[in-house]
Amino acid sequence: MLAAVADPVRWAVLDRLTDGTQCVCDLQAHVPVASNLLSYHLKVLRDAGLVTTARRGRWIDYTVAPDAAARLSAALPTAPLRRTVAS
Amino acid sequence: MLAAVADPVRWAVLDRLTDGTQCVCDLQAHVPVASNLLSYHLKVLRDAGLVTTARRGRWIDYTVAPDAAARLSAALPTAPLRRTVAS
DNA sequence: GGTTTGATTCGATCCTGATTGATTCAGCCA
DNA sequence: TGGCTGAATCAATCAGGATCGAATCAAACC
Repeated sequence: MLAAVADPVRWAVLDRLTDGTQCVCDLQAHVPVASNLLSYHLKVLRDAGLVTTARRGRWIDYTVAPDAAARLSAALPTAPLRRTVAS
Repeated sequence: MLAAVADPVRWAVLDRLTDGTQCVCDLQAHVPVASNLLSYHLKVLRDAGLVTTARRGRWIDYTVAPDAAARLSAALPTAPLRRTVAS
């Protein structure tokens, strides 16, 4: 899961999704990669459980998974951070 | 920096260092990789600023950098997590 | 049905980074 | 000084994942 975040493209996607739900076309406007490549990275994020999808007519909306923050923090190895976030 | 953590070997090293300062020989006893490979991963962690070193006679002690947790949290893209940890 | 648009999948290539073995460096001890 | 040990570095290999181009799928509109 950390590897899923440790990629510039996917980081940008997540950072963008942080502002709220976005359709793929919207993400494409802000993350300058080919559409099929974006689709690939979205799949990686999906497989990591960091984002969820919902089809809306012709479009597909992506949202940051509700427990993404908690799961990411749990994945970090440093104890101080774990103590800060875990609760 | 996230890429530095997103590797099983380096994750194990950081997790081990979480318990306190360790010399390389000690790490080697708990992380089953070749010594030169361990040295390589330690260099990656050093370059990422996640660990610090201190020579003690023939040995070199590794410690998690004091600001590692803060810097890692800052590197995560999800806003909720940033809010939780930042302060 | 046929076409268009949004999005994914497939196959092939390229490239970064992990791993390996051997070498080199730094400090201790006889 | 010479030999030994802990640790880092170097050059080369290899694998996994990112990237690209083309094809495919799904829904909407005509």
